[in-house]
Amino acid sequence: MTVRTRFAPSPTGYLHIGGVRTALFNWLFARRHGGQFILRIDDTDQGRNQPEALQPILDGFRWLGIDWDEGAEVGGPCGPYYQSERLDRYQAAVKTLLDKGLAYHDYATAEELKAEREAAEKEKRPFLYSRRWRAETPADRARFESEGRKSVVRLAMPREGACRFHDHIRSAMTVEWTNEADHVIQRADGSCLYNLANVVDDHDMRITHVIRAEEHLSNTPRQIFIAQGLGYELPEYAHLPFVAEPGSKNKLSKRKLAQYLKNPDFRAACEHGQAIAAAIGLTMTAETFNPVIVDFYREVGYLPDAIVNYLLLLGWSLDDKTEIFSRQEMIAQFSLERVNKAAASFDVKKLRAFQERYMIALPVEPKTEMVLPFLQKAGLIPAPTPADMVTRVTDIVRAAGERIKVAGDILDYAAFFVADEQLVYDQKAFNQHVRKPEANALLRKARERLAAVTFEAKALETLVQEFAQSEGVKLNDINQPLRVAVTGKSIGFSTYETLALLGRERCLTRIDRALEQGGVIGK
RNA sequence: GCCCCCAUCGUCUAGUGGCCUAGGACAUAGCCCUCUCACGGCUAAGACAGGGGUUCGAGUCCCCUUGGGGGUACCA
Repeated sequence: MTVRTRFAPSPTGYLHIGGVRTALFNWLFARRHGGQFILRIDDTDQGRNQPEALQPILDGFRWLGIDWDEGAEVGGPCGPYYQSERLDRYQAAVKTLLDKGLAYHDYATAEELKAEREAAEKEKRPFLYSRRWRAETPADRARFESEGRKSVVRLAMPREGACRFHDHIRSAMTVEWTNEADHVIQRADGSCLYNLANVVDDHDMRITHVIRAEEHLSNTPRQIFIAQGLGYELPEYAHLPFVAEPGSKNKLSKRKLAQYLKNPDFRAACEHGQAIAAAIGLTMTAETFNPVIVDFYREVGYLPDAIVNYLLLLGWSLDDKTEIFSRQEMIAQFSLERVNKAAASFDVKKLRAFQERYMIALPVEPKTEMVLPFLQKAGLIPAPTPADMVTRVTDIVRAAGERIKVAGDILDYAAFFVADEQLVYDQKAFNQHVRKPEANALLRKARERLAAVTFEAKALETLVQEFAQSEGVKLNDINQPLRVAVTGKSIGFSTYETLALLGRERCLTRIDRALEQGGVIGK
């Protein structure tokens, strides 16, 4: 039997990092067993969903390299793959359940139900609906309806016995339930609810392994009841632990952003991304642009492989040492048995550590490709970019080396692309390394020497070293004034490479401007 | 309230009764490297929630307590 798994996102407009982890595990399991991964769209809740909200989600999956064999946009033999188009299937299933006496029309009002629930709570016993407004016969229905009541369809859950099922992640045990409530499967208006739709869809799409978040663990008994009532063969179940929020065990939720922002690491990551977004003209609020949402990483210039690798290890491990996995390796090694049972909290810093490792391993050419759009969007280079300018960017990327952690970090080197008169100086750095009398004097002298030398890193290094020696100062004493004068900042890669990349003319112009204190002083 | 799940360093985890004076990674601190920043190297600090069993022996099995989480919707 071919393994078939699925992920069913709701079109909410953005792809959540916890959802991606669930999708990834489904995808990995299908790929591991040579099966199919299906992307079904969970748009039953009409009021909340908008069609245009689906695109960012599909784009997110494609960017991450999580591809689907059937489903949204690609179609397939088990469609339709949009739940909104499957109403007739659900209604047919409800009718079957009704005919078999496994479900019933119920005429209770919300108030009546509430009263029963509260009474049960008061007596500290489990709430079970009395079924007082259950319609047993057509005559009952007519009577209730004459009272002006509306009916929903409820599951007639057994009041005795227990539901047992096996869960791949809790492999040592079978989970067991008794006294399940009579959940509604169809509303008065004929629309159907999640539990019913889900079971029908999974069956129609021949899903063999239901791998989903743990919040669905308690839905499983009633879903099994529905499936059995409909004569379906049961799938295998695997309930994944939650991805918890930073620094806690609570389920990660995009609605609790303000709270995550209190976490210093999360906040720092968010601000770093916001700064890049602002520089490339993205107007984003923290609500829709933050490290819980996949789009954030794409816009800021993360590598999909780094994110996927991090997510793989969030709740799964191979052994006590292997951390880096190529797609091929993770597909070859993945197993549900090695999924952890406890919730794992999302740690932006660790994700970033993976990003750094992947970025370090990335050769200069693809890194340059990644970085180009950021310079273009920031208006620092034209788009399309002429070949000689691309070469220049490549040189800078090479010189910056491991300092570029995400593609957007190229904007730290904006000084290489702005006109001399537009160079902005960091105030603190300027005061310390240019304005201070001894630094200023040294910079003046160095400027004279620079006028004569070949602008090539090696030659510049020799020159500066000799100069420092003859002046009896440390290398730092001269390198920092030079760096600040030509880039505006006290941090950056090798001064010699910086000077060489900028060229004699621009360096001398910038140094002169700095000495005249004619630059634009920033904060 | 009721039902269910879970529990090893701050975080992600290894550990399937003796290889554990509990290993790795991220983060943290110190030192080294060094023109700044980053990278890298070395070192340090840091955990079996508590209590009972079972066993010659328990992080590992059982029970209880505590703690955390989820569900309890005409949401998904």
